[in-house]
Amino acid sequence: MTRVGLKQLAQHVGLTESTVSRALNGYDDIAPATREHVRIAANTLGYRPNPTARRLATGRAETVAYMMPSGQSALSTPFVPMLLQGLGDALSVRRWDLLVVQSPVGVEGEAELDTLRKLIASGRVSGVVLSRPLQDDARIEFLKASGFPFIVHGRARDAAGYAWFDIDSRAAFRQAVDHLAGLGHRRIGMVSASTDLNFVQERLDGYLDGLTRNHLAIDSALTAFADLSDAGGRTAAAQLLAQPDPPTALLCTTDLQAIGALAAIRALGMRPGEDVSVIGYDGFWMGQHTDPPLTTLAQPQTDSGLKLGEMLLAIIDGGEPADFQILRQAELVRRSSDGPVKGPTKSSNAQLTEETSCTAS
Amino acid sequence: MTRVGLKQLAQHVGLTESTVSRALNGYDDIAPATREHVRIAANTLGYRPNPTARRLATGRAETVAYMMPSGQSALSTPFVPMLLQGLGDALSVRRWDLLVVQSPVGVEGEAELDTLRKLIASGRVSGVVLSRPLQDDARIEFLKASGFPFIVHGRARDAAGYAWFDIDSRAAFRQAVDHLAGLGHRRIGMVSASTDLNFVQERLDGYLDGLTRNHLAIDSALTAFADLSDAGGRTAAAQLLAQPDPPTALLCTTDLQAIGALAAIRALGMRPGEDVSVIGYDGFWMGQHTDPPLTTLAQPQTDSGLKLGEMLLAIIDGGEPADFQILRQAELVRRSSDGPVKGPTKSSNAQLTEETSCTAS
DNA sequence: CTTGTTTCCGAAAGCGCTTTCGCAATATTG
DNA sequence: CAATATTGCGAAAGCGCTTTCGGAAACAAG
Repeated sequence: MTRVGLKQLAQHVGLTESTVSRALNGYDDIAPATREHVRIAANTLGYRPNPTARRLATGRAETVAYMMPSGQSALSTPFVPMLLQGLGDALSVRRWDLLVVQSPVGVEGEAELDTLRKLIASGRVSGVVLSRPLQDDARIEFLKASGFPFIVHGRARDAAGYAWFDIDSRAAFRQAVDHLAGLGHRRIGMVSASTDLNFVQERLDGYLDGLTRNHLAIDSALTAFADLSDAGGRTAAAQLLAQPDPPTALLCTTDLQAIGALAAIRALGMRPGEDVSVIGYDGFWMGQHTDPPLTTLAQPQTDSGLKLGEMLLAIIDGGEPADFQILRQAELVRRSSDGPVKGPTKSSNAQLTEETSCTAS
Repeated sequence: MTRVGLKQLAQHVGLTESTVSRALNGYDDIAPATREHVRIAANTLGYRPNPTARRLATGRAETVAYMMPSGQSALSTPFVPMLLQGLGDALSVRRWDLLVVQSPVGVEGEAELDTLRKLIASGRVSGVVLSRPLQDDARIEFLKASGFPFIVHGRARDAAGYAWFDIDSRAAFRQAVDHLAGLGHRRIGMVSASTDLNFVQERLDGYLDGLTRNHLAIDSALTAFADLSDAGGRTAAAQLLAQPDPPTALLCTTDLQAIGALAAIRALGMRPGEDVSVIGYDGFWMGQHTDPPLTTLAQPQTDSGLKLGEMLLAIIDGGEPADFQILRQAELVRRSSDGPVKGPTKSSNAQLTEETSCTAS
């Protein structure tokens, strides 16, 4: 029952530690016969090289770190467990470890960079996966410059020269605008958030793209900014709807916000999906149970964690980071929070845009 | 910019590596003056001992592993990120690492034990935190027997002799029954699940306790078993309500199930909270947005991850595991899915129980 | 001033592996 | 069959720290 180390294994097979080590690591200066012999003995004895010693000797950490999104936003990240699971699966085939790191609570920005810097300087990890990149993310710049292997779940504004896995939310929001325009909506609002996070900007851009593409006027009064939470969505939606010429449809950056928006609409005595359409983003399962069920731009269910892990490993193996960029498409899942615009449009402005929209391609 | 190791630090201050090492680790055979001197130099040079080397030399892993709940249930675990964050905070004060491990997908039971065994045999970690214990959890038995430091988020049926942090969900469900009985309900149903998971059994027991305590008949037809998901809650609730003498109130093991139950009730053309009361468990924020808002037994918002981490560290330091058992109380959060029983009870059986209930304490 | 005691630090031996190097024993060639 | 090339393994030096041990210098006691 005592732990069997290289030493015991070596004297069990009557060879030197060094020989056994090389046999196990597939060196070709070991006779195939002995190599096999050692391999079998190792299996029966249940030998496992001590990872710590191995790491020290090889200088390879055989460990990957996942940097947890910091701040309150962590609450709104039901995807973290799935991501971790996928990452773990990818790593486990090599028996690598998955480390979870986070910056000290409360502090963001510089602190994140600092923990990252210390992390890679410590040599504990051979690669890093980042989440929720900012538009201009210092961590990415730093990692790119350092040449340290990393991959991003999402991407920054500058998506060149590093590896990432992202969903094309810009295209998704364009599509959502198309959809709403097709339903006759002319005043489409956007519940946005701080555009520090790149995906917020992406979605906002998609919304704007969609407006232009459908020849709808861009009215800054139709975009509100709030937290990425249900409460944020609620206040933002309330604010948009309180205007003289309110939007008849609302695009929300996330399903969470959308859920808040539904509440705001109901609170105004209106029916979401009839009086005001709402579309969220994420495909959060919970949207099935809202009142009414939430129409959403659903992310593909592919296991992003697994993909991220595999790509990161490939990069650690020497792959060119820029060769690993995956962009997936989201899909509009219609439930019941969207619908045709209600009654004749009252705004002359909207009328006008409607006219011009006839020339749309 | 090159990494400063013990060597460079040593020759910078003009001392031996060994002396510097002891100075930094607070040995008392180093003159206080030099100790301080070294400490300062280390800080300005930004020296950090290589964790891998340190671990190998000391034999201490300075790492804690969190065992991810396996299987599909991982999806329904929005608490994982918060837990990880709390754990991370607890560990970071000592600069320890947080490892995330999981058994190979698909396989449960024996496989989990196996990964656990290998994990601690590998010496990579100095402690383990377990989630979602089964009623009879082989992992706990194994760890108890091995003497390896660990702590459980939740507890098994046998809660003796090891450390855990749990919510008293049995008491919570008793209280929920009291509440419903107080509202006049006599036929209270339970949406349960496989009682392999100990908390499922706890909650079921609490429900049964509540029934006896309120002198309500225990009718096995009032308990249905299904997955711990919204879909499971839905089918179970539908099944319970399809009976000749259906329950007027439903207790659900989790909020997820409760959300499904709400859907089932609406699908039957009834109004949850009026025709049938529903109470869930978790305090899941999403319950605010269901139709109607879900009454729930909310877990206290204390940061369980932090507590778990601190307790585990204390045990690793030599603390007696049995001294670290925390049981918190849940709280009934009334929203709108519960209400007084509707109209006169039709069932004679229920009438009878109502009579006897007058003698309640 | 000699003989103990402390005080403080250096030397050296690991921790459990990996990896380079060198050398004997074979196999190959002319 | 001598000379050269190849094959297969052992010896030894780390990886970057920690920790035990021993001893010189500084102190205290007689």
